[in-house]
Amino acid sequence: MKSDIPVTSLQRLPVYLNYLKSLTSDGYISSGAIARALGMGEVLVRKDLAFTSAQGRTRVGYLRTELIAALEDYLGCNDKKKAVIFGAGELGKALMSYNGFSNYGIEIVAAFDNDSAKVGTYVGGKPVFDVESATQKLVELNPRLAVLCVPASVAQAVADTVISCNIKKILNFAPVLLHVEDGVIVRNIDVAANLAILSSMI
Amino acid sequence: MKSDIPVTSLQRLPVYLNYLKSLTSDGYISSGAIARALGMGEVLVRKDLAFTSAQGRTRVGYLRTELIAALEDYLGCNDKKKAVIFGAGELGKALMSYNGFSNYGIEIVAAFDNDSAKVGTYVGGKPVFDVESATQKLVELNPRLAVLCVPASVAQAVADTVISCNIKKILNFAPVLLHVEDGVIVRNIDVAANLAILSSMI
DNA sequence: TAGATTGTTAATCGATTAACAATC
DNA sequence: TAGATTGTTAATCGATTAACAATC
Repeated sequence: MKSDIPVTSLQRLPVYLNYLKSLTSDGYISSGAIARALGMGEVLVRKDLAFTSAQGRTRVGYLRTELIAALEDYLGCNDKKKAVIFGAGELGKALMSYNGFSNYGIEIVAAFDNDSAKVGTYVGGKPVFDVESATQKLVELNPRLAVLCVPASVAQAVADTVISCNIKKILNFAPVLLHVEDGVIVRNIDVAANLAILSSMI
Repeated sequence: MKSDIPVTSLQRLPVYLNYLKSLTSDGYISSGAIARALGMGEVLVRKDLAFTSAQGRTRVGYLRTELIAALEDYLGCNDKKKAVIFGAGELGKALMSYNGFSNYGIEIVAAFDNDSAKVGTYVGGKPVFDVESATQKLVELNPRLAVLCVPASVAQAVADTVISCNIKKILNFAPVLLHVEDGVIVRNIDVAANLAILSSMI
């Protein structure tokens, strides 16, 4: 089951995937070679890869194409998943225009905003709906994921709305801790805090 | 010294700061109250806060205003730090327009792009310069931080440029691992990977 | 005083690294 | 074969949690 993988390992899987995809030569690659390229321990690489269906071969390592397939399979890149964005400000629009989600089988299907100037527009080919219609639209669209790009002051209320519409996974860019019921998973990305942490290091 | 704080603790400090700022009542707050509000252990809260200059008082806890000041001091919110953005695409423009950096004493002073249609424009009141002039402008501006919002294919080259201009701290949004010399710190934010990780959880 | 809280030391837990047998 | 690599078990390391003396 996926729940037994440490989050630390799970977070490294996309790093391996990006690296392997960036390679041009096919054939085999060893855990040691991956470890050297990414600046980490080779046992850790093998342990992480062992959570996927990847099978290394003694003496040669992992077949690059197989390893990519195993990582993609584990990360669900082949399952199509719909995501919606709340808040069509600059960040929300940036995510609507970003094409990197498709690598992971994620499709941004719509955004919601309370600004009537934005409602009815399209960004990156995706519609911006009125947040008032969110409950109804979410029933129609039935997305698995919600991304919150709203101000901190309304993030909890928006989270409550999306949870009531059966979304269990929320990526939150607002600098506020969301209180959610059991079974709902929140991941937070606070860009300003990240820059401050970076600035504080060493 | 700051280098002896675990990164895990450092990453929680902005969470405490956000929470404390969100409170309206002044006076004292205990580590237990903070822990309950944020869903964590109270000893961990005390340990984390002990890295700052905060002084709790037995029987009552921490004076909210003092604790905020201690966290802001530790995180360097009172030191003005200049940051530049590379890549004035949607994400870069979103960060130029974002006003949350000032909470941490960070000022975005400029962006660089190779698109002549963007060069010379202003976003959020900040200029977009030609990436060709980056080396010269970086000498003038002398920023401490660089944020990379460029495509993965050019991220390493941009990183090399900013490092050669004496920037030691890089926040990288490109889904690629940057190779940097000792003494340079990179933090990565891969939004698509974060959404994929979230989607894979439980 | 009694009780609540801090700050710190000791114990536990979990993740990383080391060691090594199995394999080809 | 010898040597390189995987996969796994044991050891280490570091972070979190528990225990508790000190304080007011």
